Amino acid sequence: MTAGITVDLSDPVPPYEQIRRQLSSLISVGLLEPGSRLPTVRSLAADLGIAAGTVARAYKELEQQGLIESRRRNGTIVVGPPQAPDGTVRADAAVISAVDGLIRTARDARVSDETLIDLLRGRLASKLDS
Amino acid sequence: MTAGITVDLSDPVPPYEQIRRQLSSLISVGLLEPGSRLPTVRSLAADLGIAAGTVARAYKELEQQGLIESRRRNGTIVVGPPQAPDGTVRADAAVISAVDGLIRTARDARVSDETLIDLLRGRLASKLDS
DNA sequence: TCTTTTGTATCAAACTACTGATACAAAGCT
DNA sequence: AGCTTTGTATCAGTAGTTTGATACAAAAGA
Repeated sequence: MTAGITVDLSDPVPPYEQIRRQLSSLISVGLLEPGSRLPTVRSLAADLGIAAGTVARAYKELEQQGLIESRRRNGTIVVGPPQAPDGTVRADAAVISAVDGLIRTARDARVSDETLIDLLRGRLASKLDS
Repeated sequence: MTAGITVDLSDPVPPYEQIRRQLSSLISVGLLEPGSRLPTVRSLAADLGIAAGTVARAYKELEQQGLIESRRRNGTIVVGPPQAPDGTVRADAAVISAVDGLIRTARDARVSDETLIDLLRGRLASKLDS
């Protein structure tokens, strides 16, 4: 499954950006812990059925973002989430279970996945303040 | 403000898709009620500083999606949320409150908005089955 | 009927992105 | 040292998107 990364070629969002986003969220949320090794650009590209350069671009941007780090022969490892300055432990188990609960609720209500994402985006935009 | 629509040219997501998403979420969430008139393609394009054809494409896709409808001279109006087939009244109250709860949880955990969307997208993709 | 407004369609040019291939650079392993 | 793995870089070809312009179609209003 290569960490559950997926790419939708019919999505207007370019593949390298889809990969970058998914890895970014996995790291930020703690599902990929610091020290974890990411799949090699070639193997991930092969699994996804895309070109290696596309995966390489996603990795490059993630490295510039400070989320991952490239040792040459050692592959690419997770450095850590951008936040989590001290002992906050990035305790996002609650967030993950809330997301899963939302997915269940949405599917019970026959709300499509895309609509659900749009809905979340809309609610976020209307709550700029805390 | 033209309904608060914004476009970020530095975003890898193409502008027509940014517009489509924002309008889709505004409609799905009820902030644009059925019957509302959208700005004309020319005026919205002018306000955003982009070409009319780009806005037209967003409108076209929204119409194919069933969210809006084009009267020729009357402009473009909101038809309604995609679901709500019969009397279900688009009963997404549960979904909306679940979304709001998720947002609260995420912000308590200091998870950024973009990360939250990425996380939801990742969890949806990894749950193709029910 | 004529004019105006609005959505739709088309076109070529420019730009970006993805691909597939190839080559190179770094670093661990034998 | 030599080999292998891995990330990085480059290239030409293809495809998708935006732009700016233009033209057309439909429909309301004078």
